[in-house]
Amino acid sequence: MQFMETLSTPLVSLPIQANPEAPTVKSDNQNRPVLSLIDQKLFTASTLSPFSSLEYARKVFDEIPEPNLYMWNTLIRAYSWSPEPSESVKIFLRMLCESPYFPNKFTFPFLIKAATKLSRLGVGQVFHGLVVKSSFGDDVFILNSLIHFYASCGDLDFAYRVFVRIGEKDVVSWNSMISRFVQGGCFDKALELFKEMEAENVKPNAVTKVGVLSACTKMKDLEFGRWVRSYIEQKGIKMDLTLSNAMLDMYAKCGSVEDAKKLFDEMEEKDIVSWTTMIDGYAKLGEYDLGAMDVGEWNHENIKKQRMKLNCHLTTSLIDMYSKCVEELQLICSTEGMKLRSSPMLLLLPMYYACACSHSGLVEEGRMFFNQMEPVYGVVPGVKHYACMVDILGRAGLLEEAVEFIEKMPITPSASVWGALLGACKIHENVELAEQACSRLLELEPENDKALVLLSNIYAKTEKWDNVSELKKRMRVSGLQKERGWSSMEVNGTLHKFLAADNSHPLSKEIYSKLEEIVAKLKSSGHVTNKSLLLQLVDEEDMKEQGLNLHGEKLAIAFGLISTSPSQLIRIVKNLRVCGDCHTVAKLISKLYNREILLRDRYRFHHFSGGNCSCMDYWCRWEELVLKNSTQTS
DNA sequence: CTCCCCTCTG
Repeated sequence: MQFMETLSTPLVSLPIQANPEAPTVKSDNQNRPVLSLIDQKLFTASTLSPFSSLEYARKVFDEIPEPNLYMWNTLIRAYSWSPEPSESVKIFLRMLCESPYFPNKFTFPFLIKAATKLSRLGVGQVFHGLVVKSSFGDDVFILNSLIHFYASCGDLDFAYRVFVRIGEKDVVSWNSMISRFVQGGCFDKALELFKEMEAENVKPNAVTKVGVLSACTKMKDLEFGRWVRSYIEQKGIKMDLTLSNAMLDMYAKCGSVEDAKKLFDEMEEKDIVSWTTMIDGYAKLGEYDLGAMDVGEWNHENIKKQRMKLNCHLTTSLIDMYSKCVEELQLICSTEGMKLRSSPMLLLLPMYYACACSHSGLVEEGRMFFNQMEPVYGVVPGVKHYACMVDILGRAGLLEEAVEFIEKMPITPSASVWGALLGACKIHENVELAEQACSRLLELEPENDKALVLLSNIYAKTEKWDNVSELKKRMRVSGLQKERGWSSMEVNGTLHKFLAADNSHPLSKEIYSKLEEIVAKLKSSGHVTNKSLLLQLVDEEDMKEQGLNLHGEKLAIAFGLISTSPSQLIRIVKNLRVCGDCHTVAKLISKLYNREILLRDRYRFHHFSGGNCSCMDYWCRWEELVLKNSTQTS
């Protein structure tokens, strides 16, 4: 690094302030302009705010004729956090040359932080030398930073040497050393240090306990971990979120998921880490099922029940978790295929992989993996794997191959296999095959109302209205009814639920006029090209006729627009899968109204922003894929 | 007026 050369030579001859109590100004200058406290605070805020760029703060700084030491420090700190910590060092050099100031006790922690991020031993050593020369060698803040720095550079010995020489170690000194030992794999030393700390009568805090627990986790020492818990309770140390999470991790990794679960249930506050830790704990036990996303512990009803006492942060975490799981899964599946053998989830992963393939249209990969399951991974495909394969083929429009595949199955096709075929028929509007699949499915599961609903949807999609009404009659007679779709939206802790074409909401009038405004706006911006979309939004007669067309999510979004401030996220939960129209409308609204919309439907998470959705429109993509496949084969 | 330490995941 170039600045190192610049740094090492002139520093030796720099006049170093010998006494920290001495004035921090090199020379007297009575005419220095005075910066108000407010100016300085504003400047600090501008360097820290995530909304303003550091470049801007830098420009402001360069306009200031004679920045004071506080301002220099602020800028050095800002760069130490930035992606370019070397700028901190450059600013520091500029300060030495241009300003009348010596570095003070605040300057060094920032500089050392920058050196830590740079992972340059030499740079930090120069600062260390400067610290000693300028008589800050006793400052516990600076020395703690140095522990962190040396450990980060991989020199635990030197970090420990710094630690030992600190005259009055504070709790941060001990914590730094303990957690650094843990991170460096010296678990025994970490625990030893903890005992030493006890002996020196330094009161451990929550951070200490996190470090100690981490050591227990890594050593798989459940005994000691349990002891730590009782110690915490005895000494009345506050169990904050991080500490609880560390404890969860300890229990889970040391093989006591029961204890983890118990603690998890007791925790008042949970975050994404808590959830991740628990899920991971279960995963390691092999109790993990990606089906479990919608049932059991984390099903929608449960979330709703818990929301009242656990606030909406939990919901956000869950949404993140869902999306994270899907993304991670796809990542693992697409890049780490061969490593699956070493995975403890061996028996389940092929299944996940197949599902991921079916949702992202990776036909070839799905086919290949399915064929490899037994010879390579030693897993005999079960009926669920066959259903997945049918799903993959069907989604891609390879209906004939899917049928052939089912006929050749060595085991009896289950309802899920026929269901997958039926689903594919809906996508590709194959009425004849759909009827066959439906009847086979009903043979196995006569009460399966979803099959009939699906079939009636296929009839509707292909405009076979006679068949639709016939089927509806049949369903009415047999008492089968489609699960009614609803969407809910939470505003200030109150849940607002919308059914299709719902006008029961107190603000119903406003909601509908907002919808009209949306339509007008979409129209005038030239975004509405799809006639059916427009129809669904405005034609009230038709709406009543079809009953279900004006979906609750459109109402929920309109309500969201009028009841939240522009900076707020619009958060919607839908019990069924969001339809293509609502999906498109949500995308357009996110762009035209410049709003972020989070929509969790039955199957996945959608984050609409700037006209796009995080799901990458995978149900629009199959159309492209089909098109591509058909042009390739023809 | 500012500064040091912490869990999960990969």
